Amino acid sequence: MRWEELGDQPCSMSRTLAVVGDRWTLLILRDCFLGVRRFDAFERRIGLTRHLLADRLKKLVEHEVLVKVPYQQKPLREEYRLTDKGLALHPVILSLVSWGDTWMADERGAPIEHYHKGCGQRMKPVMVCSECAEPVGARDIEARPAAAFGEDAQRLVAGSPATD
Amino acid sequence: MRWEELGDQPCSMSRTLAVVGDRWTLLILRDCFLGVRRFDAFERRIGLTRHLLADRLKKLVEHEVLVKVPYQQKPLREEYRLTDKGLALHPVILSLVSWGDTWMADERGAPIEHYHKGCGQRMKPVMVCSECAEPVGARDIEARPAAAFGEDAQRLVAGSPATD
DNA sequence: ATAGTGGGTTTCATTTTGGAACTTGTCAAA
DNA sequence: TTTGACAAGTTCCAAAATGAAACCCACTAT
Repeated sequence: MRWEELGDQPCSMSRTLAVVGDRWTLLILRDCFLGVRRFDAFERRIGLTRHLLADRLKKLVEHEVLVKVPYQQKPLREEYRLTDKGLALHPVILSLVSWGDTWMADERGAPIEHYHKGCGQRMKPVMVCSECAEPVGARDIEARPAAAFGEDAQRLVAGSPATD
Repeated sequence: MRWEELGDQPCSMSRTLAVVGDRWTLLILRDCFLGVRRFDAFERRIGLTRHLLADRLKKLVEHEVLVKVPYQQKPLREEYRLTDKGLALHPVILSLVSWGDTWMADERGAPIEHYHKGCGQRMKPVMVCSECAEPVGARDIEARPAAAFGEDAQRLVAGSPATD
């Protein structure tokens, strides 16, 4: 399978990665969440080539994760902003950063500290169940194929109990 | 900047992506969480070439996200299992799948349904604050540079208020 | 008239990828 | 006894993606 066919798979993970799974794309989105909006700011902060930056931004706009908004006329200049679809990626960014803070940090600890505006405290993100609000770990979830996908879906979860 | 230098950055996101940000790697991990453990099973399910699969698995083992465990002698055969470090990536996988379920699904909805073993109900993952247990959205978090990183860290969060 | 800024595009060498065939050790069937 | 299958790779090569640098265009400021 070629990487570009990924979006056609009957798998939410594949479809998500078809949008944000390219090299650099998640770093661009991290910067979007930190308030970066302009082409040259992305370039300086991330250090990728203008070539690739232009390509990645175009794809993110095509997928409606970002929108181009004019911030001046004459000459026309546009900046990139997160759409609702893009803002919904926040848990993805947060969980990636949190894993890095825990497992990849050096002796200085996390480079960026996150404070919850609601309670004012320094926080870590925790995943909980939408129904009972208990924290969920890898062993607490059972994956079942959706009936609407027929045979296809059976294959999707084929495997042993999972995380023994 | 070249992609391979990413792991040296003082940024948890960069360091995380240096481990799991390669094409295919997150798909391999998705399958690990579904219970897939063997080389040929990954190959059949994901459809990537043996060449790349071998490379990606090797890197995941080097980063201690997976371990090779023998499941038979004569001839020696080993399977790949998630370590604690690997299991800790569960929120990443879950948030990617959840975003795909919400924003990339077709009329049939999510291909895989997640049930919480604790309460028995079909669930979606929700991110909450570790301190006050309230759900956190993109606008609820303030990023502050850690003092230990000095000047470097100021640059990390440079930008406007973020998600207006 | 010259230089600078913002947001790109073009060109071309270097890497990465995708596809297919080949390898190694072992067992089982014809 | 040769043949085939299985599991887990490795090797080879062509095609595609990436990285570095230069170029372009519409303005503004000096």
